[in-house]
Amino acid sequence: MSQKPSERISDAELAVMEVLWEQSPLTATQVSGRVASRRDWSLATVKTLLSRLVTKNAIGHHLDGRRFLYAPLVERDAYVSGESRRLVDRFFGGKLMPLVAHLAEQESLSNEDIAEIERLLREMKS
Amino acid sequence: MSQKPSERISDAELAVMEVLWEQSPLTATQVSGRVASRRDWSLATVKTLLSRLVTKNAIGHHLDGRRFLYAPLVERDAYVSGESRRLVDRFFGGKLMPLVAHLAEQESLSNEDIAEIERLLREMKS
DNA sequence: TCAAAACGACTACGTCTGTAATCAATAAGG
DNA sequence: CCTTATTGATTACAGACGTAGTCGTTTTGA
Repeated sequence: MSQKPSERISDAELAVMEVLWEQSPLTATQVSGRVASRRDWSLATVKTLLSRLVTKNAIGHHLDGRRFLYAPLVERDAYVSGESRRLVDRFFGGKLMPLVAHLAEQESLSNEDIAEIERLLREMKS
Repeated sequence: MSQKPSERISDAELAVMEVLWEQSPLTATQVSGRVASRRDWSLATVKTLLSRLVTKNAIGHHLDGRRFLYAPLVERDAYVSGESRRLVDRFFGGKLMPLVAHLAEQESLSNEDIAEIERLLREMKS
C-alpha cells in the first residue's frame, strides 16, 4: 500500500524515481551518481528534484547522520498504473480493450506476440 | 499522412483538439461553444489555446472572410499512437506485452473481457 | 449611420518544470 | 587546527502552461 502522490511526477523527476525504485534508500550523491548514466545533470539539479519529490510526497527522506537517505513512498507499480489509467481514460474512454486493439494494430504484432498475450490472458483467466 | 507536431500538446490544448477531431473546420467561437461542455473556459482562453496549437503545428487555420477556420493537422490516431508509444517506452521498455499484462492484472478483467480481447487478437492473427 | 457584437493580436500573470548556482553549516583529512 | 569537501536549503531564471483581459478593427443589426 503506497501513498499516492498528490501531484504529478514530471519527466525529470521520473528519472530520479527510477533510480530509487531500482535501489533505495540512497543519499543524494548516490542518486546523482546513478542517474548520471541516463541524464547529464549536476548534483545540484538532482538535489532540487529530490526536494520537489519530497514535497510531492512521492519519496520520503530520513536523516542518517548529517545527510538524508531517500526512498520512494510511491511504488513503481502504483505509479505506472496511474499513468496507464490516465492514458486509457484520456483516449480510450477508460476501456482497456480499445487500447489493446489500437496498439496491436499500430504495432503490427507478430503471430508469436499475439500468442504470447493470449497465453498470458489464459493464465489469468482463473 | 499527418504532420507530427514538433512539440507536445498540453492537457488543456488536448480538449480543444478533441473538439476539432470531432468536427472541423470550425471558427474559434464554434470551438469555444463545443468545448464548453467539457471545460468552463472563456472565449479568450480558447483563442489562446488555438493560437498555441497553431504555433505548434498541431492545427492549421485559413482565413474565411475575416475569421479563421481551424482544422487539425495532426490526426487523432497519430497523436494517440504517439502518446501510447511514449507510455510504453517510458515504463515497459517499449514492449507492448508487459503493458497489457500490467493493465489486465490491475483491472482484474472479467473472463468475458479476456475473451473479448482474445477474440480481437485472433481476428488480427493474419 | 451608429452602436454593439465579433474577431485576431497582444499582453498578463501565477504556477510548474528544467537546470542550476550559491550559502551556511558541518565533517574529514592533513 | 585549519583547509577543503559534503550536504541540505535557498534562490534564480527562462520556458511551458492554465487562464484570461484589453485593444484596434471590422461587421452587422437597428
